[in-house]
Amino acid sequence: MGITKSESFTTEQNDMANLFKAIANPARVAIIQYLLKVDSCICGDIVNELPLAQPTISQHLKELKNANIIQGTIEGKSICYCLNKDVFESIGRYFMGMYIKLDAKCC
Amino acid sequence: MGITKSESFTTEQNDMANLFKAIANPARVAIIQYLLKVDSCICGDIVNELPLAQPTISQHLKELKNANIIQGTIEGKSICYCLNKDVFESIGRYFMGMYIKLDAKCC
DNA sequence: CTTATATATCGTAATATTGCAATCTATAAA
DNA sequence: TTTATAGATTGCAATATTACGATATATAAG
Repeated sequence: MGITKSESFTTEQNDMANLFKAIANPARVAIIQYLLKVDSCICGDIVNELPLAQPTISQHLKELKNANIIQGTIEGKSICYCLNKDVFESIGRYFMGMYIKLDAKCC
Repeated sequence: MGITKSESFTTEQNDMANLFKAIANPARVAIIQYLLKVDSCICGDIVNELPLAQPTISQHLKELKNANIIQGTIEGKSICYCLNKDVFESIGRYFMGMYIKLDAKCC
């Protein structure tokens, strides 16, 4: 993104931003939706499903894994990927908490 | 972000990605947190609160407004900003829905 | 050991994001 | 009308993201 002044913000604020950054891409949204549908699959399945090359998918999976959104388990010569249930609960609660805290009326 | 192949994905997938993109920045997370704390404020308050210049804050507010995350109301010569309660409920429900749909066990 | 299969990594070109100085616009006050 | 105040817009430099070909790594099969 260019010169983001990360050092000017708290660790929590940067962590939140990085977590959302992992979801803020249509290819990664598509991967998440696909994993939600099939429960688990190998990298090659996603390469066949999405219109992106294998190295691109692999890179997206890496970013999702770094953000702890998915996890991968080695199974023979392929890797089985699936969504990490806990993260979705955390994010969901975070937003529902904000919703509850907010007043209905505004300026 | 570079050559994102937006046209290869559905409108829904692109919309989701764009919504998260609006939150995927520490300055915008900080603005949201500040608005959550003070309920509503004018642009100048945020400029005083965060270590960023006025044009930068103004641009971030614009992006949050485009994503429908905040709304601004003209009040005399200043503009009163506040969070849009509905969006947070939508996002919250989206993630809680995924959480509920997911199996506890994984690969 | 050799070959095939599955995925990760490297290097790089194209493009998007971020931040800010300078400037413009609009409203309020004098 | 002039001046001050609050924000938005413009233009640009610095940096981050995205995609992919080429290549590397690792495991399974033969």
